[in-house]
Amino acid sequence: MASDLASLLSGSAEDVAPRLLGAVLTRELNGETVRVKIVETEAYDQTDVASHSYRGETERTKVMFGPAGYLYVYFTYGMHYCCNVVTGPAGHGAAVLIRAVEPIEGEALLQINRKATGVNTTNGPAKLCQALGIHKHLNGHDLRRLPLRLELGDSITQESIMQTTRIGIAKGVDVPWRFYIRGNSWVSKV
DNA sequence: AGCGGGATTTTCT
DNA sequence: GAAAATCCCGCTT
Repeated sequence: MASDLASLLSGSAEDVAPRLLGAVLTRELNGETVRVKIVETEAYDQTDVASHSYRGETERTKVMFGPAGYLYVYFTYGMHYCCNVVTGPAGHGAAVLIRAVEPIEGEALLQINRKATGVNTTNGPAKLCQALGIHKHLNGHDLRRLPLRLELGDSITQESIMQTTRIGIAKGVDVPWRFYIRGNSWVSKV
């Protein structure tokens, strides 16, 4: 059982993805502090056809091939950013996509950034990036440091972790690497 | 509640 | 030149 963040992130994306459920992201933005809890994740690995790292290291994916604990931000569909936590080991292209978070502190600022309210504020990978002000310049950011820090949260019981296939992909559709907290209303899709 | 299309640009073929 | 780890809106059941 991993007791600190570094050892938790050192495993494979498949192992790390469920362990990140319940972890807390602290974001410093516009002089305010926002805190959110991770409630939905997906694993992507270089051995997996759905992963950006599948075709090897490129300018876009080099952060995925770096050491664990850094942020991989990618731009997609001409208008959206999504963010991932890079997992170990260095030299292996793998990361965990953050698909949904639950506001803990500073929800008002999230709603202003998103121009939305309720679960619609953060129940999707591009939604939460907009709400938290995560964009290209945070690609490669060290998650041990502000303005965006990742910390361990309260542990989640094994029974409350749901595992399914991933969402929004055309290849690798049968790989069951999506994880979410059972019954949590901020999850993007049940 | 569910389906279909449009937005808009980076990345790789 | 096509596809993309998405979201939103409008239309149909």
